[in-house]
Amino acid sequence: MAREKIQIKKIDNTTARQVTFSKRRRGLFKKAEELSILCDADVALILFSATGKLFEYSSTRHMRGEELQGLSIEELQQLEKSLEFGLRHVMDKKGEKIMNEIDLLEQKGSELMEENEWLRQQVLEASKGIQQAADSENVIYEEGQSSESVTNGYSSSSGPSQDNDESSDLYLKL
Amino acid sequence: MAREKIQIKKIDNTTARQVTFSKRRRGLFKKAEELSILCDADVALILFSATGKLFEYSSTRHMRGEELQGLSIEELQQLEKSLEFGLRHVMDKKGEKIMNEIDLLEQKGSELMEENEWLRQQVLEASKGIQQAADSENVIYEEGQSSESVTNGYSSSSGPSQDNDESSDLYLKL
DNA sequence: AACTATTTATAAGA
DNA sequence: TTCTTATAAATAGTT
Repeated sequence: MAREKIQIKKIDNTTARQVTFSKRRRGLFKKAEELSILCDADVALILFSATGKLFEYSSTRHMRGEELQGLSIEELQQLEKSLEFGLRHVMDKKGEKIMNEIDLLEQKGSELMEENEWLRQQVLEASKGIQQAADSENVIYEEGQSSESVTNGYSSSSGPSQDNDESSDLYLKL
Repeated sequence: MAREKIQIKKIDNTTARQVTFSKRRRGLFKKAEELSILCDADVALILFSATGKLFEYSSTRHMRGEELQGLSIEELQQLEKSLEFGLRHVMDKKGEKIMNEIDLLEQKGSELMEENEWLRQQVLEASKGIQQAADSENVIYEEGQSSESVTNGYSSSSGPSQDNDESSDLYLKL
C-alpha cells in the first residue's frame, strides 16, 4: 500500500518477504490493540512466521507461548489433549451441577405455583358457597343477632407485595 | 484515521463503538489474511466483542482433536492458545448468563414463598376467628336448621401433592 | 450502508 | 535493519 500497489500473493523473494512480515506484523498488532481499546473487545492474535517463529498479542494477558517452545511434540500433544479434555470435563461437571440446581429451583417454583394455584382455586370455589352461608346467616341474624363477630379482626392483615386487592367478605374453606 | 484524528481510548457512545468495531474488525481480518498470504505465515485471530460475540479468523483450517496426530509443533502451539483463550472466555460468558438465570429463578421462588407464607398465615389467623363464627352458627342452627349448606360441595377438591391435610370446616376471610 | 476528507499503513528505495 | 516518502488503504464523521 505504498509506492506501488501490490498483488496479494506470496512474496517470492525471501528477504523482501521477511521485511514485509516484520512491517505488517507490527501494523497488525497495533490495529489489534487499537480495536481492543476503542471497542472494549478481547483480542487474541497469534502469528507464526514461515520459519516457525511465534508472535502473539493478547488484549487480556500475555500468553505463555515461550513456555511451550521447549516441549517435545509428544508433550505438546499430551498437553493439548489434557487441556481440551480437562476443560471440557470441568465444563461438563460444572454445567451438570448448575443444571441440577436450576432443575431444583424450577421444581420448587413449580410446586409453589401449584400450591398457590390450588389455594386461589379454593378461594374461587369458596366464594360461591359462602354466599349461600352468608345468606342463611343473614336470614337468621335478621331475627336479632349481629354478624360482626364473624368478620372482626381479620381485615387488617397485610398481604404480599403484589396486590390484586379485591378483598370482600368472602371465605375460603380449609 | 479519517475526518479527524481520534484518541485511542474506549468509545463511550455505544452505537459508535459498535460501528467502529464492525469496521475495524473487517479491516483487521483483511490485514491478517493479507499477511498470511504475502508472507506465508500462519495467523489465528480471535475477537470477542464487548457483548461477548465471537469472531475468529484462522489462516489454517479449524482443527479438531482427532486431527492432532499429524500437526506440526507450531500448529499445536497455536491450537493450544486459541483453545485456552476461547474456551475460558466462552465459559465466563456462559456462566454469566446461567447465574443470571439462577438469580431470576431464586427471586421468583422467593416471591412465591412469600405469597405462600402469607396465605398460610391467613389460614392460621382465620382458624381462630372462624371458631367463633362456627360457635355462633351452631347456637342458631340448634334451633332448627342444618349447617350442611355451608360445607356442601367443597370437601372433594383435590389439594396439591404435598398433603399436610388437616382440612376441617374452617374458612379463610379474603 | 455510502461517501469522502484525512489519517494511517506501507512498498520501494536509500 | 532503519529511515524516507510517495502512494495505497483504512477509516471517522457525516449523510
